Amino acid sequence: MIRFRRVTLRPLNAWLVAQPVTGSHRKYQLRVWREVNANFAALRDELIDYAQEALDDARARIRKGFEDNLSPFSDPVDDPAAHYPAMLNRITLQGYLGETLAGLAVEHFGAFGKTDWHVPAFLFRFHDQEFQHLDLINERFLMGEPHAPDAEEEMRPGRTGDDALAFRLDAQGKITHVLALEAKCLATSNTGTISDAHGKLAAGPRRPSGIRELITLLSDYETDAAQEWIARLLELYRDGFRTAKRRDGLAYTVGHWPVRPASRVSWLPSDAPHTSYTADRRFDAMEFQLEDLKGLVDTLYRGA
DNA sequence: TTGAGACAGCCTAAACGAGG
DNA sequence: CCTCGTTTAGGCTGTCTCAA
Repeated sequence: MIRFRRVTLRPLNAWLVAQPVTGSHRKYQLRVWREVNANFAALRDELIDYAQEALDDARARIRKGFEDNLSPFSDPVDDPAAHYPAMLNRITLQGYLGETLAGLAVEHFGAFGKTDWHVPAFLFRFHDQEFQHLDLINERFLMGEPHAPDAEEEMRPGRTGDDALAFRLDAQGKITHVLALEAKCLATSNTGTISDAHGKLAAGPRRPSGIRELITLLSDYETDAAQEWIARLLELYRDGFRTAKRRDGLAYTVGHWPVRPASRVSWLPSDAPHTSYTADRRFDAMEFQLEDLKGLVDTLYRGA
């Protein structure tokens, strides 16, 4: 565990307002939240802190090669993480937002009727392609060259692997539940993307690949909390995954909500998972409908 | 050994179809 | 006939497989 921030629930619930959803399925549940942008100001600062803390590990990773005191790059002016993530392509930032909201929802709203889910770390540091891209961006700044972050040619592929993982523990601290979260964040809803997300979750193994990445990541931290998590994740990786319960979660963030028919509340199906979901696990679908997606990305990641 | 081609992951944008 | 929603094609890079 290397992240601890929470936002206060009252402003959060006023900003993301839960919508009533009908539908009863044995293993599938949909929840929908709709943004009330007018209520964002009260949450703004907290949410920025939350989103930035999620990226702290990636920043530390970027800086790691420059820690040597003899390095001429140790001057903060040349901070290799200075443009992270603000100068990355908007689509990348949207992806980060989606993953962050997935974690935020699980930590604040709960899932499967439980509110004791833990997200020990986010996996942003494994986005190698953007790290390499960042080198190029930094070079441009050093050379005084222009950089247009949202130009099409600045787009980079997404990261492979799990978008986020959450866990529940028993009284002894042993991991009892693993929640694999797939996150999507689109300006406009896309059924193909919904289908893909369901398919990817269904294909997920009982032991998600992200567990190994989490262990690797946490190994960089010497705090007790990090070490405790390494121990329980190692146990899960070696043997615990056989008995721990695996759950699936989809966090679908969209920049608008359905207009027609008037009765329609969500883009995601409400009664049963999409047909491309072929697994038989408990599945928690979360949909976030934003009034101002672009503005949120700018606020959280570009200091606008 | 090189190279084409498919894939994976992130989405957007244009084209299409159906309903009011 | 216009608008909204769905489908399809496309762009980015790195990796991997199969073929010449």
